Amino acid sequence: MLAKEPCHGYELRARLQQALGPTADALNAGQIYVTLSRLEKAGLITGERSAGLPDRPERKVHELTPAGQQRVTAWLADVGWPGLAEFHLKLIAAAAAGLADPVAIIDAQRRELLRRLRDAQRAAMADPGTAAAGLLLEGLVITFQADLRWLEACEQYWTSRRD
Amino acid sequence: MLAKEPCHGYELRARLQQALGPTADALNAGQIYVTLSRLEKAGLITGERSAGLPDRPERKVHELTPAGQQRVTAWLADVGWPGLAEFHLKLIAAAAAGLADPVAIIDAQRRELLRRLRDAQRAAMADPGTAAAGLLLEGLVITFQADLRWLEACEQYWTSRRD
DNA sequence: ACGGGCATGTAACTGGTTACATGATTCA
DNA sequence: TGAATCATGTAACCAGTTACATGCCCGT
Repeated sequence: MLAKEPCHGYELRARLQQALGPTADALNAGQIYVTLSRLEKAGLITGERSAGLPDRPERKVHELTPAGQQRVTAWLADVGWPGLAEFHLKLIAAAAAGLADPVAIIDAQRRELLRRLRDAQRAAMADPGTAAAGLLLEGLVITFQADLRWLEACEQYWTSRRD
Repeated sequence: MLAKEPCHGYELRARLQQALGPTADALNAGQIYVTLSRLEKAGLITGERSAGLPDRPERKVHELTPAGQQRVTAWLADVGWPGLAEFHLKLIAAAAAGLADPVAIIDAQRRELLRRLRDAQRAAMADPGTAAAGLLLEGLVITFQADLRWLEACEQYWTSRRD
């Protein structure tokens, strides 16, 4: 989310909660700062005490380094299925930062999920092995189908709001 | 899986692969021993060099301690939704160890998922807030529904094989 | 006798999570 | 002035994952 603009941890937290809505219950405040410091140690972001104003308390402005920007674009392009919440954040971040077209991301993800769906179906056919494993494969198929249906909803949403 | 009978790591690995079928690709051999040693350190299992036979190479027979058995029954009774794979293992372990009725576990899990589904639907209604968060809630609803449909398949499977 | 793979293990990294500590602002 | 809460941070734990080390067995 720093790709949009440099900011401090608290603002990130607010934007996360806004994006996740009531789903964000489990979000621990400390986690943000843990993550920020680890990103800084990894050289993906920089952090500087907010320059100038001596009135505001300790605030650190974080900014992406070039390596960090690379990481972000790699993340946006990655079609590994990260689950609903993270994918949702990905779309929001892409749109906010103007780095990629959410609809394009959705399309790429759909192609990937269709591929995995076919693989799972083929495996279910090919493997007449233990029935128990087949049951699990059936579950995989069902959840892939559900994910794909949700992607349709996402596409509709993001299509409608690009002018 | 040790609840069924004490055994060594390799046998556990084989049983895991059997249970997961082609889904088990990503299973690293070392992981089993890492986990076993951590369980032992936590006092949930004991490990003893296979007694008697000096011919067989280094094999450690692992066995549940009372604390470990408690943990297993708590795990079986826990209705937190752990995802397809782990739930599937739970059913297999319960059946193999004869500690619980898989169908009963499925019923309990269904009640829990129905509860969460209702919660998500209610939250979607109640929160006219940001549309983005609503989209995520819709995704939650869809995947809960998919999980429930898979539970039906599980119930059919496990009902058919209890005599 | 030796190469491959069976079986077990260890050290180290990673990332999520909790619990707690600190100081500053705001408002009754 | 004191309580609430804003804003940031730290230490520690835990679990998953990788990469590697070891030694035994079996077939050729």
